[in-house]
Amino acid sequence: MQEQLVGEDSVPLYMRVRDQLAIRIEEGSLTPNTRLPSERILADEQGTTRVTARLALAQLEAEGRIFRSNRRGWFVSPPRLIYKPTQDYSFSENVISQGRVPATETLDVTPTEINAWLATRTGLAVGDPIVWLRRRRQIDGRPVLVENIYLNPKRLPAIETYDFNRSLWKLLREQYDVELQGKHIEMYPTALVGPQASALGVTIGTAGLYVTRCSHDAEGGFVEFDEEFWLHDALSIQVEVY
Amino acid sequence: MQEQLVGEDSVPLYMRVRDQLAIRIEEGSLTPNTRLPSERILADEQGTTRVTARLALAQLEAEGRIFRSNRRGWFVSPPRLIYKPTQDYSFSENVISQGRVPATETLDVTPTEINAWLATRTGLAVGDPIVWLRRRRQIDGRPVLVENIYLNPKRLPAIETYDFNRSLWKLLREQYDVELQGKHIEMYPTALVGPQASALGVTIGTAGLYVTRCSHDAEGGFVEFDEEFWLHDALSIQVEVY
DNA sequence: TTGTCAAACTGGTATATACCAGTAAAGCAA
DNA sequence: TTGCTTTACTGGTATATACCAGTTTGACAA
Repeated sequence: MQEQLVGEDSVPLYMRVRDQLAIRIEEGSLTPNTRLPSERILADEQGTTRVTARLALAQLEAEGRIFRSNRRGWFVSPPRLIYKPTQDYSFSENVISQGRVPATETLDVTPTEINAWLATRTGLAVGDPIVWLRRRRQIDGRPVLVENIYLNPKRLPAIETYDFNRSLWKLLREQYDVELQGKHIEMYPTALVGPQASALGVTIGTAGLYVTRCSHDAEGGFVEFDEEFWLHDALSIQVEVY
Repeated sequence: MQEQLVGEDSVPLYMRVRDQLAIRIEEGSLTPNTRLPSERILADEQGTTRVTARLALAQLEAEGRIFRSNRRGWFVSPPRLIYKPTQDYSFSENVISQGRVPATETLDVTPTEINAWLATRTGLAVGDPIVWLRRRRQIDGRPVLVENIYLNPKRLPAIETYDFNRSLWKLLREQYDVELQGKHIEMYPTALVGPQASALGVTIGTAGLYVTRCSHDAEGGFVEFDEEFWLHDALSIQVEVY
């Protein structure tokens, strides 16, 4: 039987700091993409230390309410993009339809060969030619995903000569008369590391969502395999089944 | 121009500790559900402090490779359960088919009323009766999700009198002749907080995946609305589209 | 006005330490 | 053997501090 800490002290300090900030975000005094006070200032305001302030910030980050920009500060997360992987073929159109501004950058285009990992996913044989496309996509100027796209050059001759900063889906339809049909989608939460983290300009270990999509054309031939690394707070996935 | 730290020191210490552990997991000297050395021991082994050891552990946790059990220690994550929300109707059958052992606990059954939030999701009116069912589900003895299920008592009379520790899907089919048809699924990564975190026995703020599923019967009538809170490392979602 | 550079500021990483709150094991008593 | 209590151990929370590595800003020079 102890005279234990009660009331406000039954909740850890870092959670109370979290709550303070969460209220400011909900009230609207901190709006999307606004910078939060710096960690040192937060710690002073709350009469605590940076370590504890960082715990509170990490908590809000895990909830998807704030994000950090490397050595620039913490910012309020904008609303999640609604993403319907079974329906949406165009990232740009989807972003625009939700009143946001999309941007796409092609990071790299490399003709290469199918490895064992791709072979099991695409149905092609190890050593078959494949075109590896790497893109970064933004919403309202914030990079939210990087993707590795593997295109079947047998089905899409000279694909590497096109401009990939526009809609890939339109390119396939208009230049190759491909209508994507079957899709196998897989996704799970994980941490962003290595080239993905640096391409998105986030700290190694930032929470992300990993999505792969394997598409076939109407005849069932393999067209493209897509591997997407999203910031975990940037999207909400919706699937309709009938 | 500085004589800068090179080689191993260009990688942060906590990442090197992470790598050490990751190797031990990949090699198989640390197998799923094995306890890792305690934070203090890890710190000693690596010649560093608990704070840094915890950074390394948090990194692996974010990647979904290890998980923690409150004040018991850190453990190697078992493989993710493959979950096909568009096809799977039975959690238990799905778990068994992947060679694992499922368990379901009913936490609570409460007849209540539709609130504004549920009204927009179910299509029912505020104040309509609804049965609120709360369950926890395990894989191989580890709680991996809690769910709030809202059942339509108009479509499912006396539903609250049944045993919910078995398959809900079978119950609906056998007792009410309901074949679930249309589904609207929504999901996004977030942190587990409040009752969800405590029901799963995890620290507040643990990464999770939030999934909602609204099901209708063949005639389009609302049957049930399901809200699931998963541990982020426990599942991989697969969707097939044709 | 423009460009450059230094200073101030930001988060990132790290050490050292302390006490609290649950868990689990050891030891002891019935 | 059984049940209880003590003890050791675990992660959880917190303070105080320091230096590093990029970003941003402001002063100053051209």
